[in-house]
Amino acid sequence: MNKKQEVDETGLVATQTLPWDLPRFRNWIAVARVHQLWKKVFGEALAPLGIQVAHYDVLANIFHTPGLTQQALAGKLLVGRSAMSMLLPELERRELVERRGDDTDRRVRRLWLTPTGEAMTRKAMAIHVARIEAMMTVLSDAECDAVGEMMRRVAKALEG
Amino acid sequence: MNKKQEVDETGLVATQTLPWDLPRFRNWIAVARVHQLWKKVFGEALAPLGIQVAHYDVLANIFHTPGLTQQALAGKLLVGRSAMSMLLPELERRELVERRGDDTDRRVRRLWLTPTGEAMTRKAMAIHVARIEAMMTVLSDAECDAVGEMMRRVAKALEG
DNA sequence: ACTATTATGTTCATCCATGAACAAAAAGCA
DNA sequence: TGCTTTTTGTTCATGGATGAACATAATAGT
Repeated sequence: MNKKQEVDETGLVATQTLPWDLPRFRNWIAVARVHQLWKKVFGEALAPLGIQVAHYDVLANIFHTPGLTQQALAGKLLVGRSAMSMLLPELERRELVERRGDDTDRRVRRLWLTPTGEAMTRKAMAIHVARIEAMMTVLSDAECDAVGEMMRRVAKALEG
Repeated sequence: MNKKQEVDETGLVATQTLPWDLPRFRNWIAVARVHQLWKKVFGEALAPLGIQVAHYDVLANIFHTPGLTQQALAGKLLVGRSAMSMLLPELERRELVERRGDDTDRRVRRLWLTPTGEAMTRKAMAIHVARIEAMMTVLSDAECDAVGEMMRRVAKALEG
């Protein structure tokens, strides 16, 4: 039985298509579930380094784009600016990240990795890569690329 | 240039494969990004009903499996038991959910939707389905199924 | 140049989720 | 039966993220 059937007050049978009946729904649930599982697994893999996923995301982005501003970083991470104001002092205290003002715009604070921070980031990235490779071995290269391409298409649709 | 090259203290060139060089990595990032975007979009779509995504997840699961226990629900949502202890009193206060003890095991509290809760859940599910359909229109049915199948494979790998 | 608007980052109250410690009930075991 | 272990749910201190209100700096408009 694919639909829940109910008798409404008029005596007519009302049907509603339930989410679980729809392939698109079930397929999306699979995506969501994998992402959720991944966050758990990756968080545990990162624990030995003494950093958390949120910290790693920051470090990896500064590694990738040294000198970016706090706002740009928040944008990449899809979080609010205040989240960076809360996180970065901790990373600065641990001397993983350095914040330097911009000469031509004294509002912005540009972000750089310290040598310690870069070393930490490299270690974490190695873990990251290894875990992703392990997780994705159940997909062929072509399948993996196909997923990526489709997800980029969906992301574009969501943003627009 | 695909690798960062660095000269280490021995004078040898050390290379590290960077995450962004790897297709598997970039493809996974696309998955993560879509999920993150989705959560934002869905949260906003749910706001008019006055409930949050976490509430909806609870309601939809009780709808799908009436009478399930708090622990079973936490398991499905991949959260800790305490999260349910925090969320459910609020849903009970709003008379969307009812908790009833089990006769044969007085530890457990089984969860049921009130008529109000079921009506709310149906509305929310309609929004859910509509949004997912909208998001997924950029994929053909076959593509969408393929994504779902692959993600279920990956989830299995992550769980094992 | 002067004012109004916009942009960047910080602070604060609040909300969720966590995990450890706990209480109560059930199950296992002698 | 009586004792220990396991299971279920709650409480509490903690941490991360939010968004509104704010301060400061840059830009636009006149």
